Amino acid sequence: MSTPAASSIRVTQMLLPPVPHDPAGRDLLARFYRALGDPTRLALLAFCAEEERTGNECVAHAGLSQGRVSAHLGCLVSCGLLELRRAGRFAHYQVTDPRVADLVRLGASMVAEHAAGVAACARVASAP
Amino acid sequence: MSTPAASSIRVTQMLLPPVPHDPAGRDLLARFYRALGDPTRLALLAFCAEEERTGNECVAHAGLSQGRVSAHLGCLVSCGLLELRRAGRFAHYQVTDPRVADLVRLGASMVAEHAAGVAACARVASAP
DNA sequence: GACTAACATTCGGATATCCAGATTCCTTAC
DNA sequence: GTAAGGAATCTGGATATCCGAATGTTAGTC
Repeated sequence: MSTPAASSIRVTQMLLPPVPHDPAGRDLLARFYRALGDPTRLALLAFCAEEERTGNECVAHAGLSQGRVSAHLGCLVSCGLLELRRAGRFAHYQVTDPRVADLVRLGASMVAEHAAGVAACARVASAP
Repeated sequence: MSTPAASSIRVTQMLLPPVPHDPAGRDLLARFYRALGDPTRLALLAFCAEEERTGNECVAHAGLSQGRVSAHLGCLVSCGLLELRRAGRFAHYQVTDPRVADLVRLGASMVAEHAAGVAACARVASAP
């Protein structure tokens, strides 16, 4: 009958919500979601999920200044949402982690059912 | 060979990343992720995922002012992350949608592998 | 070595979000 | 009806994030 002790540990990890109990861990997780919380970064993720893209291609697609796009891409790479491959003076970006698509799919699925609420949700302070 | 036309439509929807193509849709999705991008709201989600909680219990658990916690809870309810049940003058909050746990699980899984990068990621502008 | 191209980083200003405290609204108890 | 408690909203200030523009850095070209 194999290893019951290890089994029960695994079940506990599956059932409890994996929100960290320590403030530092929660802050880290919140920072990760904020990396997804910008429409420009979402557009870049979708663009680089289709196929590998260079920095210039991303700048042209985003329609923002080159410096801003570079910072957005750096944020996505740093958070593990985008992979960077350097070739000479070119930087190639691509989404390879399947969890990124899962995250976006889940978010889009919930937004589809609560679009009005999300649009109306003033994060904490209303318009002055 | 059943219905090839309907089949191909469904496959297309599955393969393409569900990031909306229109700016308004991307903005909505970004707003949804920002609802997850606050450590206080993550703590409240975890708290209300264990069992149903009243507003006062949430205030005591969060350790913030009552008004702020009420706004955070309102944001979570509005975005579909938390369910609200009213009973007399009490408000009962609970997480029932399994997609919330999936979202948090995915995020925590990726943060576990890129903790240093997430911590170092200055969203766009560095510290002055 | 000098020059250009592709990225990355820094600089100031505008906007969004967060916070505590005070006020207001609604429901229940007396 | 009046008072009290739970919850939602408003006010004003601090911080974080976003932006374009300018400047730095590195790799290829001549």
